[in-house]
Amino acid sequence: MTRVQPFHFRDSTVVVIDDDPSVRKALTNLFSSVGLNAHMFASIKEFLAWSMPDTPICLVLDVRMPGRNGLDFQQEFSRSHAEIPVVFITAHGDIPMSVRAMKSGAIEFLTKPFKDQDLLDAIYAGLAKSQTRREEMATIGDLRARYESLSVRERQVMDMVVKGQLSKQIAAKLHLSEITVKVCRGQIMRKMQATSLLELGRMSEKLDRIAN
Amino acid sequence: MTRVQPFHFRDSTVVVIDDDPSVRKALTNLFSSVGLNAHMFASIKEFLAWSMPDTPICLVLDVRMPGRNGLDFQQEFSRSHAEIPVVFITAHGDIPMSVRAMKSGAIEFLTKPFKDQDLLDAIYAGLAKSQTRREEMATIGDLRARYESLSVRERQVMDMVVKGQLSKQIAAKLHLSEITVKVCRGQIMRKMQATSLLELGRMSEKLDRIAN
DNA sequence: ATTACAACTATACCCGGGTATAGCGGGTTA
DNA sequence: TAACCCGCTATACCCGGGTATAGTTGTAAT
Repeated sequence: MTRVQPFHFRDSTVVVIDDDPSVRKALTNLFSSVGLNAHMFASIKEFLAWSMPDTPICLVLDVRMPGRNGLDFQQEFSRSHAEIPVVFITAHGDIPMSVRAMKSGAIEFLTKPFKDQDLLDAIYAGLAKSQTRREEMATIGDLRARYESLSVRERQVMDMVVKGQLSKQIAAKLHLSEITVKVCRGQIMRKMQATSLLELGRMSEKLDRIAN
Repeated sequence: MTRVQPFHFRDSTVVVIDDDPSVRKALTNLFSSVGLNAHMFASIKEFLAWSMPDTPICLVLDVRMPGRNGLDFQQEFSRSHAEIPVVFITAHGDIPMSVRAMKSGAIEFLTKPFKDQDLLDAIYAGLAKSQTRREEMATIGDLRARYESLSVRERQVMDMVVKGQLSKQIAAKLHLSEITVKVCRGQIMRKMQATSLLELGRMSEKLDRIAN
């Protein structure tokens, strides 16, 4: 197991939400010592009032926090916003808690006291995941934008095309002439910026996979 | 959250590996009461000597076992054999243990004493996953067999075709005439039982996804 | 009412995929 | 040696995707 070095995470952000000031202080020191950009919050409320930067990001959450449960927060948050990798830290955790956290996609679940390096490793993994996710989201965003630039008719035709239907068949089902469908297909290829049917197929798959 | 009913799992197998006879007895009763097919083993060794039936299957493992650690066993086993869903149960577990188990893909990690229904829910989830996996493996197996029925040349060409290359380009790179490539492509479509280029593309993606 | 635009259509044409037929050369088997 | 299979090739042909040009509708904006 090779350890990811912090160098790759220049433009990343670590967010800590913990009500214990001493923890925040200690983590501030730890992160600055390895050159990680970090932001500290004492409560979820504070964090929500903050506008996240447009970088890879990883959350470090205390499970037990004033007002709100860290686990509940993670689940709500990952539904409303883009899923952000979470590393849990806690002094008073139990097994069901950790299992629930891991089930809902947490990167790691550490009990205090933990080794600094364990936390860093988890954060590096989280940031890497966030980065990958951001890249995927960017390409999917492009694709979706292109797909939405299609007219209703074009979308209909595209959906049938990627199912392998021939222009003739599509024309029959939509009560159009074959030539109309062909023109439409050309328009689709242009708008989607696809150079071949295969590429269009892959685009459609990507769009479906996330929409699901 | 709706509970999956055991009816769907007529042709399934639950495997319990636990060195405590009283646990095995209790679980035997539980499973028979809900109509689940179950096999009990006192050790990993015993289990390995057994030939698994060709059905969906879910393992119930005690983490701490004589001789071998349940976690290590899970990781080794999932590498060597097809991944089989695992539900851990333990009396003396800790958080790092549970986190490690969940990270390596366990369905659930329960601490004794647990509610019968919780175990059953986890098992149903595991069996469902196993079933899905079996179906996927079956179709991939077909695909792979077809792919392996291709000649070396045909595989070369197919790999280039699904990358979107034209017959002309393929011919140039392989120092063949265009017509040869076309004939080859036809042969590929027949052997792979693909009716369109799109279908061939999807097949290739499926093959790649598992091979990775 | 005129203009403008969008969707649809027809004709004609080009290009690439795919097949059928047939021929060629090399290696294997009887 | 003869028969045979296999991979490669050539010719000719068919079909479907894709474009260009041009013309038809209907509809919405001025």
